[in-house]
Amino acid sequence: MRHSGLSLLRARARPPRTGILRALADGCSGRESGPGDRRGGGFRRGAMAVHAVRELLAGSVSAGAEVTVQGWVRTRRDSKAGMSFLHVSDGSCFDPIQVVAPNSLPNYAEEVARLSTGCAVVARGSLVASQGAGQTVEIAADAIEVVGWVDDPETYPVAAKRHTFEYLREIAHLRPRTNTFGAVARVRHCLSQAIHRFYHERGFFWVHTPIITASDAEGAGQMFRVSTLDLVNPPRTPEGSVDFAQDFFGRESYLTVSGQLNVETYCCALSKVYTFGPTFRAENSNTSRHLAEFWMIEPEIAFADLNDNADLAEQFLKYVFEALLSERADDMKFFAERIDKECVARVEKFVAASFERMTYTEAVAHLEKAVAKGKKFEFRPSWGIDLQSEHERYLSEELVGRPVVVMNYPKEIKAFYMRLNDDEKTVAAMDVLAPGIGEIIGGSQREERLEVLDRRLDEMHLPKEAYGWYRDLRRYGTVPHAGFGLGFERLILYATGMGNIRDVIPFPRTPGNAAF
RNA sequence: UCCUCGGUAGCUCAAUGGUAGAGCAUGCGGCUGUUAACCGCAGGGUUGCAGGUUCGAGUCCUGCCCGGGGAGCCA
Repeated sequence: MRHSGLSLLRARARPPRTGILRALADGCSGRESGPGDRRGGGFRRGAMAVHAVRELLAGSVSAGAEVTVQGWVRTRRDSKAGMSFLHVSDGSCFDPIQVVAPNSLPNYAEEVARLSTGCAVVARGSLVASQGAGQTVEIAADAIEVVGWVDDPETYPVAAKRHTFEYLREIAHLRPRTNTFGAVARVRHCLSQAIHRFYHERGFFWVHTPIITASDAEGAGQMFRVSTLDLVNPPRTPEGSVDFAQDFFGRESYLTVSGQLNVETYCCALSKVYTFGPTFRAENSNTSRHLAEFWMIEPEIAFADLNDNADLAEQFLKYVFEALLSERADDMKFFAERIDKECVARVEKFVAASFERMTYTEAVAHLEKAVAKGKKFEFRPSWGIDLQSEHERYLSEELVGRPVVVMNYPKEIKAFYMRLNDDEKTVAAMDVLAPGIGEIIGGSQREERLEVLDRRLDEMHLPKEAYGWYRDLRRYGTVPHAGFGLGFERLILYATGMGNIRDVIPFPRTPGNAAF
């Protein structure tokens, strides 16, 4: 291959030029000579800027301009009028650009006419108004360089047609080349950026809580052990149990199931903080809503109570969804057309409507009233037991028809760190339930009173000595504070209407599956 | 982990216990400023794996593996 991968990378790595900057660059073509110029061989991008397909389709480049695009062939159609039509995608936006390759190109018969789905190409030509329907502009090609062929088109797993998601999961390394997974990747990026922007604009600090933790009592499910001990012949204590004192960290350690306990320490110093990082649960959960490795956002605010927490959750979700609607209209249009007709309307409604808020006690009353009216649940709702999936669905989908914040749950079914309410029966916990996915956010006001926290630890038979530093926060300048956790992939499910959480993360990790 | 449905060509799916098929994809030919193009021809199979019943099993039985949906756990 004549083309060096490095020069490709360099060319692509240039920051996008917009507005005046691009005008300067276009008018001063000498500045654009990059590594591509120094390559040998016949194809020279030379003085031309490499354009993202997004820029060309958005109309930010005027017709008649000389342009170069780099990308992968989606489809090739030949016309006996003496040309081939290539749809080339570079992933910068949903749509590919049409490249019209005349048979007068020197490599037409040898190369262009043999292009198949998946081939990597660099196309140079002028941007012109399209004669055909389906696109406003296209590239009348002067040159097409084939950078990477598809070995054997018959075995290329991603045909230009519909595939099932189950099949595409088996080729996770190639599925980003499909419409759906390209769109998911861009939506995922958009939401990630919007999340950071939301918190940054409000004075929150992003805190990098640890991935590895020695706290085996974070209380959120089964954990993955982290160890460098010899699994076959581990060191033993005189009593015969595994001697973790000889392990890497000198004690048992795990992958984190939550950054919350750690981020509380920074909350009680920087006031407004959040985490955004990977989280691990070793639960044997085989559902479309669970991953063993997922990303979680956990804001934590000081001098705040549960209502402040619910306000934050509502503003937060609305902000990132507004960003999604305005920045990824192309991808959202695709999801609405092919994946879930309701998704755009649902997100728009989400942004416009206020969240319903009710207490757990009220929620149970609603459910009992529904049962009295003949609603059938597999599990009978009753005060004191946790809400089942079917109950959560009824509340958000049928009763209210939009997100619901359920607050103040019985203390028996919630974690030790949640603040005990004055009734001594409930804690200041909240779940945000969204139609279609159920619990999208779980959070609480934290117990800031040391003596109450200790009482809760005792009640739940948790060892106080394991929570030394956590208890210190309550001894030294304690303040009311609150926070919540948002499962990032569940956010994407809700926004896009995708049905399975394994399809909104690049490389899903689930029980029995860590390929790729 | 439990319940339930499924596993047949590269992909999506048909096939009463009796010669294993179609569409798409791929290759070749035709036609065309094409756009999920269209028309014709061709190649392509250890029916998830292992046993069993039967003259005969893709089909029935047993076990296992893998996948979907639902539940639990949760985000």
